[in-house]
Amino acid sequence: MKLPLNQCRWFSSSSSPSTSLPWISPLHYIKPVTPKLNPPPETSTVQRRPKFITHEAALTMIKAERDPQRALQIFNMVSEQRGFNHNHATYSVILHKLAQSKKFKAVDALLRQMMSFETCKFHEGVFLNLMTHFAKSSHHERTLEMFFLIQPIVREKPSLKAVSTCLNLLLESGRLDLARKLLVESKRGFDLKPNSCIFNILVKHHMRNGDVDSAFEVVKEMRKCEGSYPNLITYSTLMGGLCEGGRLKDALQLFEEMVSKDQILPDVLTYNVLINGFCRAGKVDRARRIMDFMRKNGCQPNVFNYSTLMNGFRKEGRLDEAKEIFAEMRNSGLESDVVGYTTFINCLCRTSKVDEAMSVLREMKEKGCRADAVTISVILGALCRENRFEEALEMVDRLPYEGVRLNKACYRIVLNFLCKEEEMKKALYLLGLMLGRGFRPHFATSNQLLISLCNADRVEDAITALNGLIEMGFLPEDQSWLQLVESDKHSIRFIPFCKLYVHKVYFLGPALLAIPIVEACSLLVNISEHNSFHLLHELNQAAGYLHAKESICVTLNTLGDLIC
DNA sequence: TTAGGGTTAG
Repeated sequence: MKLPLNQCRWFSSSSSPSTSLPWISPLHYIKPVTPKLNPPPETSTVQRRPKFITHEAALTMIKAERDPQRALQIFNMVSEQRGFNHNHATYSVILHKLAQSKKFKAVDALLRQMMSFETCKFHEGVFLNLMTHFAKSSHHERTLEMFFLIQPIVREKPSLKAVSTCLNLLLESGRLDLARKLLVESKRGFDLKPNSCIFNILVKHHMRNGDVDSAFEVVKEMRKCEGSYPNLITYSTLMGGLCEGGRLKDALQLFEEMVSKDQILPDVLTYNVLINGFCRAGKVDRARRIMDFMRKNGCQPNVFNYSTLMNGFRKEGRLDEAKEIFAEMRNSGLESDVVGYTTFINCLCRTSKVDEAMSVLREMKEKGCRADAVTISVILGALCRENRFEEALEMVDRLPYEGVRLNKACYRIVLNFLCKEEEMKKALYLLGLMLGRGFRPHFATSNQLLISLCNADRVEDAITALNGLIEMGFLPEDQSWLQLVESDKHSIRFIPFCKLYVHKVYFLGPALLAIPIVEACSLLVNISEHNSFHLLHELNQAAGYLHAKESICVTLNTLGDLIC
């Protein structure tokens, strides 16, 4: 039952009849508040008692806070409450938030706190999470360090899951040195024996490096090691590696060995490795037969299998068959996912059936399957290949408002085409759009755009574009910069950009000669003594041509002053 | 957040 507001415990109405006395909570009689420490506000009769924030409430607040600094403030604030101690959950959520924002110093401070002061029970999950964050930020030593922190903070030895997670992250980053250290220490320090998962990570590593022999050596070791044995994942990984190296026959032989020798039954993933292997080798008919085989053996193909095969036909230019596969997938009662649709859309786009592709895109939307940046990239590329730039621009403009997340590739595909076709007006429009949304064009495209604008006598537009690009951290390459300055030789419009080039004094020459000497000198203040002499040389070289001897004399004097 | 699969562009 809801209490009327004026009777509510934590609420005191200003229209209360006893305005001279503050409202006192019954709790105050049990636990009086010292007036000196917490004086009631003189102007109000309200005395609010701060609500105790529970762990659950703290978790919600920290999770909801987008700013990591403020999240940490919340974390610290709640810990000041009498009787409150942070637990695994609250530490876990704040560490995740801080690591996600790369606030690693704050992470370190909290880890020290966990190690030195906290008595609650922590679980190793928080360290697995931190490992991932450090790996993402290329702090690989710290990934390994998180593994070694498990024992002192969790007060238990790390699990095999911790070894696997760490090993996988280190090997994916190419840090074999650290991976070795991890394996050695796991055995020596914690007496951990590798399981199938750990061996499989090693098999994958060797196969990715194309070292098939080492991968099979690992499998041999695996059979010798108690508690570990090759499983379906081992075989799939091996078959994938063999297929990638073009050894399809060996992959099939291994498949048979897996079934007969180890009596392991393949699943949809295993079959997909083979289907993809044959498709990549251009043997799409055999890939199709593998799919028939799997059906006959009681393994129904899934969307991955159909997409793989469809793409196989697409790559061979057999687009009607690719479409048949898509239809077959639907007839089997499967709903396509975004990759399946994208593969199909790509088939249509590659046969200049962009309108049909657009209608499939609409169908996706109707079915609640959201197109992603890859889907849109495919369609944008197709539209641009047909010079349908306005439609492409309209899509790029509209889709983010419809919840489709475009990436830099979507913008770059269109911008590259526009620059190539010298559609400068549209290119400028797109540049504005992408810069406004925080996407930077490709370095080469940016340079090309600026040069094309100058060539088209659109110097003002080039300056606008340059301003926008520079704000995003772009600096034109030397050749483009020279061309920009040259295109505006008798004007001073590029001078404001000269300060970006003080480290490349050669490029200041033409621009400086085109501006009043006072401005030139003010720029020179930023130039080192060594570079000043180079500049003087450049100016002397250019002087005859530009009749700027007088300017040079003044420059010399100025430089003389600067050098002294 | 312990190991294996499919889509674009460059």
